[in-house]
Order: sequence, then C-alpha cells, then structure tokens
Amino acid sequence: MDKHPLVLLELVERLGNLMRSEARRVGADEQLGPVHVEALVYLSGANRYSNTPQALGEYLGLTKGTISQSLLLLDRRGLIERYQDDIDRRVVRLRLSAAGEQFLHEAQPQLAWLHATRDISPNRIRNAVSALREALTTFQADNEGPPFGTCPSCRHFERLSARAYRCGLMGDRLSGPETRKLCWLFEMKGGVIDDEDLE
Amino acid sequence: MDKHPLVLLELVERLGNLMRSEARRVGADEQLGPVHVEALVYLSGANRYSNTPQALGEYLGLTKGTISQSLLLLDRRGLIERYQDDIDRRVVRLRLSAAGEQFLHEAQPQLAWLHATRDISPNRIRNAVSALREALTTFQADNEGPPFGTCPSCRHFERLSARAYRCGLMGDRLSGPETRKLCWLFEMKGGVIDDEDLE
DNA sequence: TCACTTTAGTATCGATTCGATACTGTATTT
DNA sequence: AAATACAGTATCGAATCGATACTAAAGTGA
Repeated sequence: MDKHPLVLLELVERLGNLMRSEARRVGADEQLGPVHVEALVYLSGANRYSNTPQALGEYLGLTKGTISQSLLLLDRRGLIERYQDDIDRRVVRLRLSAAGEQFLHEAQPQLAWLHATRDISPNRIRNAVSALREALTTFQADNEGPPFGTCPSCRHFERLSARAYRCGLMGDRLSGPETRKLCWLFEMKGGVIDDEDLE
Repeated sequence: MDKHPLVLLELVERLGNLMRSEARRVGADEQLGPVHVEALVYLSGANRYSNTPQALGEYLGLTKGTISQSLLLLDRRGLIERYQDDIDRRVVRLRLSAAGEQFLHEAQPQLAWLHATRDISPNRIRNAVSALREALTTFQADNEGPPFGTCPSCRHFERLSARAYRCGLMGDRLSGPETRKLCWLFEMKGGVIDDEDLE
C-alpha cells in the first residue's frame, strides 16, 4: 500500500497543531484561547451569508452551545459585535468590531505561516493547495458537512458583466471583493478545479 | 502580494480541525478526547528515542503538565504502559498496550482521511507532502522546536550495509522498520528533500 | 565528596473548553 | 391556529489546559 497519504495526513495534523499553538500564543496576551483567535480570523474572511454562529460552528467543528459561549466572551471583550438579522430574526449576525480588527492587525496570527512558506515556490504552493482542496472536498462530501469555499469555483456563481457578479442561490449581487470571501453555501461546480480563478 | 500561501494555511487549518473532530468522534465511544487519540497514534509511530512524555508534548504542542494528565488517563484505561528508562531513571518510556493497539486497529482514526484522498494521484500527494514538509521544517527552524522526522532524510542516519543501519547521534544499530518511525532527534540532512527515500 | 544546577516527570489548582440537555423565541408547514 | 422545525442561549458537569510548585535523578564543578 502506498503510505504517502498517511505521511500527508501526519503533516497536516502536525502543522494544524502548530498553528493551533501559534493561535494560543498570539491570543495569550489578551487572555484568548486558540478557538477565539480562530473565530476572529474566520469572521474577518466570512461573507455575508456566513457570519453566523452556526456557520462558525460548522467551520470549527464545534457544537452551537460551545460556539455560543465563545462568542459571549468575544462580545464581552468588545472584539465582535452581534446583531439580529433583519429578515430572519432568529439568526444572529457577527462582525468584527474596530477592536477586533485592531487585534488581528497587531497579533498577525498568520505571520508565522507566511514566514514558514516564504521559500516555497508559488507553483509548489498551488499544487499543494489543489491537492488539499480535493481532499477537503471529498472529505466533506463523505461527511455531508458544508464545504466552505469562495465564489470563483462555486456552482451558484454568476458573472453578470466584467465587474458585476451575482449569487444564483441567494439572488444577491456581489461586489468583487465579496466574491473572494468565505461562504458556507459554497458548492463545487463541475469540472476541474481551476486555481487561476483565485488570482 | 500572492495570497496562495494564505489559502494553503486556511486549508491546513481547516483539515486540521476536521481531523481533530474526527479524532473526537472515534474516541467518543471510549470516552477519549481528541488529544488522547492523537497521543495513541503518535505512540504507534514513534521510535525508541521518541516514546516519552516530553517528545509527545513537543509533538502536540502541549505542556508537560497537560501531557502528564492525559497519559495518566490513558494508563488508567489500560491503553498504554509506562515504564522507567534503564539508563536515565528520570525518563518514562511509553508503549501502546495490547488494548491500545486493539483500539487503534478498530477505531481506524485515519480511515476517513485515506478515503478522502483516494482520488488524488500519488504524484500530487507527493508534491503536497514535499511543500508541507518544507513549510514544517522552516517553521520549526524559526521556532526552534524539534523537527520530528524519519531516518532516511536525517543527518545522523548511517547505512552500514544493504540492510543494516545506525543512528550516528545515539550510536545504536537500527532495524529496517525502525528507520521509518518518527524521531524527535531528527535533523534534516543538507541538500534537497528526496521523497524517494520514503518508499 | 558535596553543594549547585539542570532535567523529566508528577501533583494540584483554577480558568477555560466542550458536549448534552433543556429552554426561548422566531419561522415554516399543515 | 397548531404543530413542527430551526437559530441561538442557559446551565451543568466533565475534561482540557497552563501555571506553579514539587520530587527525584543526572550532571557539574569546586
């Protein structure tokens, strides 16, 4: 049997652990746990459909009760703001507060990673991204979890004109930058994964 | 700025979270947390120099106090055995008990991953491994953590004859299978990373 | 040989995480 | 209007985790 997949698994787990430690480290000053930092990072990159406790819970693989508590803490610290959704008043929307933005800006949770990958050629990174993305997609298909992706490779994405986009599922028009944010309604479109879409 | 590294980071973190959830899931039956499962997996692949609480702590990024507790639990459950090192009687050696082996055999914590990567060509996997390995090495060099690797790409590895090996650092002769286990004394040898060495 | 230091691991404490369960309030369905 | 489904909160208890203090074995050096 080929054992390279297991080697890859080991690397992913190990790097995951290290990133978790890194999150612990950068959050220590503010008395935050790794989950809190990860939640802030998530919120900084989530689009308008995905800035809810539920989506965050799916993303982090935690139950809604747990998430609720973490959000309570982040709220008390003034790092996020919570507000009711206008249309469905059961849902709570989340956004980073100015202090939250500030924290991410100063703590730079991703800096260590950027440093660690500085010598890897763009091509090798793209190949790795492609492989891991496929693993993620397959895994989530197997486990029927929401996939989390960005518009360019999403089935519902529609390009109205050169710079006008639209989500075919929700019907909203989307700004250019918004099409690059993370969405939990994402569904992989058929055909090959085209990393060029991410430029 | 190229943002592919950040995309790769997101994938690694996300897959890491999913694997963590997976570990939580497979351990639930036995009332084990994700850390416990990860510790058992680690012990199943650690070589003779690396089967200690300290090495495990480095690997998981946890403090020795935390590790000590987790090991206490695993010991109470009869999943591992602890014994004193003959030479340095401060150090505790760890090994999976029969029950521990049995648990891993039945729970198959890595099965979901193997399934998720089944359609990825060996070549793409090897490329991803190579890129992530470099990220890991650089990261650990930056943060002076022990690197964790296997003999074939280690500076201290010596091949005495066709099937006889030796660790130049510790001076022990090593069996073939042992050279493929994880070692926390690992130091990357100069030159390119050669994935062929992993066959 | 005898202090001094370092090192591997344990013990204990308190803060935090986490899941389970029960609950509130809103939307949807019939 | 009643029943059901759903998003989120509250609360509880078990477990994780780091910090600190501790034990015991090695190493160090006069």
